[in-house]
Amino acid sequence: MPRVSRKQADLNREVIVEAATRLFRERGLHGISVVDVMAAAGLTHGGFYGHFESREALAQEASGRAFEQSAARWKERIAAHDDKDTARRALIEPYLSAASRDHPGESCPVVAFAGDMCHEAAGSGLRETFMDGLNALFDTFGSLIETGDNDGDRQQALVQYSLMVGALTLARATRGDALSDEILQAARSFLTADSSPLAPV
Amino acid sequence: MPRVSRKQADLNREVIVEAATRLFRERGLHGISVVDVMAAAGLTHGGFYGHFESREALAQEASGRAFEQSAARWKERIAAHDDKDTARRALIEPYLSAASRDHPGESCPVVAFAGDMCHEAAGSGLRETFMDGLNALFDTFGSLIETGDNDGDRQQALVQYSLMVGALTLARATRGDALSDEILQAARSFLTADSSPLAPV
DNA sequence: CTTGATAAAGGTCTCCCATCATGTATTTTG
DNA sequence: CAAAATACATGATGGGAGACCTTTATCAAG
Repeated sequence: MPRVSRKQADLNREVIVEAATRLFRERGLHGISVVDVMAAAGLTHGGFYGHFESREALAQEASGRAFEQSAARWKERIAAHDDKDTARRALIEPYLSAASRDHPGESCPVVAFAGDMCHEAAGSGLRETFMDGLNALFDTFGSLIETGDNDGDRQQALVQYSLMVGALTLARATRGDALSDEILQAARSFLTADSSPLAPV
Repeated sequence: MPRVSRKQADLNREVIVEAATRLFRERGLHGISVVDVMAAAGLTHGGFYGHFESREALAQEASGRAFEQSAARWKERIAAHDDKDTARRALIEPYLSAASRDHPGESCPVVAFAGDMCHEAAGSGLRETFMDGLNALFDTFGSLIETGDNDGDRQQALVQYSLMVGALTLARATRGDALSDEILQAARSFLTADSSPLAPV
């Protein structure tokens, strides 16, 4: 059976990365094995090390891919609106939706990986990938907040994004309980309410 | 060497739980082994199953303990202030400090376990322990927000707590980078600024 | 003080995982 | 079309973790 055309081999590699991108977000960076990924890609574990240096190398590529996909989706959505504040809401609404909570495999990699990053070694390549991806998403989000006060805008972006991450994380952790929906609802209506700009307590 | 007095055995059990309470928060619910816990308690793995039904039973007891400790600390701090808003700030300041970020072993169990809870099975005892602990902490925090508008207070509590969790999670994930301090600072000054009540965007 | 009870040590068993080695059929190349 | 290369499958290896068991030295009851 083995030995497949070069084109098919490249496609297989792509399928593996795509499966990993989803699985790592669903079950965490330590929640899946090489066998799991290969099986999800419709292959056996044998050919894995022909495609990737190590499990960690795949994790890095897959998480990088997840960040790229998220950034691309955000930029699409932003481009679809000419008003920045409308665009900001157009990002927040789906981000804090039940669908987003229930499908971590296709959702924000920051939320998916933040918990694991806390236990990741300092010099780890995974950490670098995470930092790069987070900064990119963060800059994209921050570009939507412009009140003239640069320092204030920066703080606004940090606060709003932290709230989005915290709310989605808690909503996932409490999934199945009424509290989960309540958290999403509260954060959503807070972040998309009309009385701009966001005032402190 | 083996066989220790009943009193000493009880004390040993206590030391094990205490070590586990710290270690699970530091390295996550799947980041440590029974050997690690026992070693941290100054024992070998042999006696473990004399004290606990299973590794999971210890995880449940240890995480429950972490929630109890946090709730107790919060209540102490609240009792030290007669003004609710002052008390609220007295909780937030240390929660969003560099010390809290750098010592997860003695810090908020919600942040420590939320990531793992996302992958935990629905009926798991760990999930129940988490939900109970979260609700307790949440009620305690919510009792500090009273503007007369009950629904608004509830939303305020949900939003503020989600922000605290998100900011601390992101600060830990980005530890070592300047962004980490920036996030803590932004969330802290947002939540403790003077113009109450918290207005939406 | 003797003797049964027992806490902890240390080891074994089994399972799972990352990685590596070999086989094999198909593609690719000349 | 023949020979070389190789992508994948199957299976092996080694390490780590949890469950459990036996031994041993000490405590505690009589």
